[in-house]
Amino acid sequence: MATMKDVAKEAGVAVGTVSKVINNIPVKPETKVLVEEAIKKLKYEPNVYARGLKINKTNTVAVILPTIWHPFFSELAYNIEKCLREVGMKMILCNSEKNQQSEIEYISMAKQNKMDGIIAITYSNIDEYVSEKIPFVSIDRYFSKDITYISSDNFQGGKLAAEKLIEAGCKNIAYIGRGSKIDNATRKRKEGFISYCTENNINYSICELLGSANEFEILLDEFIEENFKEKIKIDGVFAVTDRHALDFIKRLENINVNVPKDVQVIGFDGSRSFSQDEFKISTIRQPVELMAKKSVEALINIIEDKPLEKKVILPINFIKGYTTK
Amino acid sequence: MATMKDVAKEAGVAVGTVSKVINNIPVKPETKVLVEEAIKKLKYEPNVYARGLKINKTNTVAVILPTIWHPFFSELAYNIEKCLREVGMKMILCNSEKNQQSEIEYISMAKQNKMDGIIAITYSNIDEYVSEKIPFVSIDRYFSKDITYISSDNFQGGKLAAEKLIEAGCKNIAYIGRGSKIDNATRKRKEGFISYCTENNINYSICELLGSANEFEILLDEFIEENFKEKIKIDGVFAVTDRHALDFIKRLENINVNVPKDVQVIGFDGSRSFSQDEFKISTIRQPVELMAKKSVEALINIIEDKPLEKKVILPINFIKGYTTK
DNA sequence: TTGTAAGCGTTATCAT
DNA sequence: ATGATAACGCTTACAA
Repeated sequence: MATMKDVAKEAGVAVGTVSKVINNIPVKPETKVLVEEAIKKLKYEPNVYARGLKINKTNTVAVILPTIWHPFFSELAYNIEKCLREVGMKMILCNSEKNQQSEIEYISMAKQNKMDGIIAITYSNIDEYVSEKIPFVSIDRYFSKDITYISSDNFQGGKLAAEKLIEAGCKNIAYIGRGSKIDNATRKRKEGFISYCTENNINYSICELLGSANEFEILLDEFIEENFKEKIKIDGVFAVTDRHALDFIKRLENINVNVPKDVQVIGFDGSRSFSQDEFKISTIRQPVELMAKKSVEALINIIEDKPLEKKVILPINFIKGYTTK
Repeated sequence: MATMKDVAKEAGVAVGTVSKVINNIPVKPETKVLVEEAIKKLKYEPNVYARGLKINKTNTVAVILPTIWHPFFSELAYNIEKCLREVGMKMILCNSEKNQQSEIEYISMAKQNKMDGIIAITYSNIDEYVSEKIPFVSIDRYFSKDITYISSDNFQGGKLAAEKLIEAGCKNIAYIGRGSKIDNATRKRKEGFISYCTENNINYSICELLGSANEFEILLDEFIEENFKEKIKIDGVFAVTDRHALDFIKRLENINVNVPKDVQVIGFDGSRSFSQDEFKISTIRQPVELMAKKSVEALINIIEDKPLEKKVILPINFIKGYTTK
C-alpha cells in the first residue's frame, strides 16, 4: 500500500505538500494536479490510524442499546447510522442486553478506542462512568443536567392515550405496565395518563409493579381476573409499551374478551418490524427518525463544542389501529 | 490522558517493559506488579491508534447488510455482534439498503479504515470489489470459489416445505415468490420445492417473477384470481419468505379464504421481531445464531490465515405455526 | 530481564 | 508556496 511518502516522491514534492492536498489546504494549482495524479497512479489511500494518532479523531461513534434485535431499537439504530453516515461518521453497534457491566465495558471501549462520542439508551446506573471525558448523548434517560438527553414527550403521550380512550367512548380506563426505578420515560407515560384523568375527573385504575417480569405477570393475572373475568369493569387500557399491549390483548382473547368491542387498548412506541410494515394496534408513536436525527446533531454539537440544548423533548402522535373504535 | 511513557516513569521502568506487560509478554513478576499499579493509578488506557499504526490491526469488522431495520437482519446482526465481542472485536454497522453504490462505498471504507474484515449480505454485483485484499465472508450469496460463503440449506428447505405441505394433507401445492437474477438463495428454495414434487410425482404450480415488486404484485393478483377466487384449486402454498407468506395470507383473507382450513401456507426464515417473540406462521427456520457464529469463525480463520471451508451450508428446520394443520 | 531507540504514516511548525 | 522535520503513542529488534 502506497504511503504519503511514495506519493510525494512520485509527484516530486514534499510530504507536507501531499498532506495539504489531502486536507484541502491551498497549494499552487499545478502542484495540486501533480499530486492528485500521483495519488491516482499509486492508488494511494490515507492511513486513518496514522491520522487518528495525530489528530485524535476517528469519526466513529459507539451506539449502545439494550439489543438491536427489537423493532424499536433497530429502527432507531437504522436511522442513527444513516445520519452518522451523512456526516461521514461510522457507527459501532453495542448490544448491552441491559447489563450494566456490559454498558460500562462498552463505554470504556469507546474511550479507549478514541471514539468521537457515544449515543446510548441505557436503563442502569452508569452515571459515574458517563464523564465529561467523552461526548455523550442519552436517549430516553435523564442522567444529570450536564448530560444531553433526547426523549419523546412521554408525559404528553400518556395524556394523549387517556384522551383518545375517552374520545373513543371508554368510561373506565386503566394504565398497565411494569415500572422501573430508573426509567423515567415510562414513569412519565403513567404520570401523563393520570394527569389527564384527574384534570377531567375520570376514574382510572393502575396496574403497575416495580419488580421482575414474573412478578408483574402474576399481578397482571390478578388484575385481569378482577376486572375482566366475571364482568368487564374496565373498557379502556393504556399499556406502557406496544409489547405490553400485545401481551395484554392476547390474555383478553384467552378469556374471550373482544378487542376493541369490549375493551379498547392503546400501546406506546409505534415501532414496526421493517420500513414497509404496517401499524397494527392503536398506539402512541415515538418520532424515531427525529430522535435519531436530534441525537446525532446533539452529539456533533458537543464534539464541536457548540452551544446546544441539553434537553430535547420531541412530539409524539397517536396512530389509530384496530384496537380502538 | 496518560501515555505509556507516563506509566513507565511512574513505575520506574522503560516503556518497552510497560508494553510487554500490556501485551502479556513475560516480565519479572515484581516488575509486572509495579507496572500494573502505575497503570491503575494513572488510569492508563492504550491508544489503539498508535497500536494500529504499528501492527496494522484494528479488531474491527464491517458488517454490511441491506437494513438493520428488519427482523431477520437484526437478529443476525445481534448474534454477529455477540460473537465478535467474545473474541474482542468490534462491529461497524453498515446499512446498504441493497444499493450497490453504498455497498461499494462501505467496502472501500472498510479497506481504508484498515478494518480486519467484512461480513456481508449483499444481492448486487460487487464481485470485482470483493478482492482478496480484505478478509471477506459472504452470507447467503455465492460469489466465486475463492470467497467464503455461509448459507442455510435453502434447497433442503424448499424440499422440506413441500414435504410438510403434503404431510399436512395438501393435494395441489404451489410456490410463490419474487425471484432475483443474483440471489441464488431464493432460487434454491424453489428448486428444492420442485425437486420434492418431481421425485414424488406431485402436481405443483409456480408463481414467480424476476422483476419489480409492483410487477410481482400484479402477477400475484392474477394467480389468486385464477386459483382461489371462484374455486380453490390450490390448497398448499410455500412462500419464499415469511413476508411473502404474510402478504399472501392477507390477500386470501380479503377474499374470505381461510388459512389453514382452505389453504395451508409455509413461509421461510422464521425470524422473530425480538428474542422472546413467538413464531406465528408455519415456516422453514434458518439457523440464524449458527449462521452468525460460523460467519465470525470463518472470518477469523481467514484473518489468521488458517485453513477453512470455503462453503458452509447449515441445516434448516420446520416450525409449525397456525398456518398449517 | 530490561532499557534504548528506530520506525509506523500522518500533521503541523518552521524555515526557506 | 513549499520543503524539512519534530511529534503523535506504540511495538519490537537489539543492546546491555
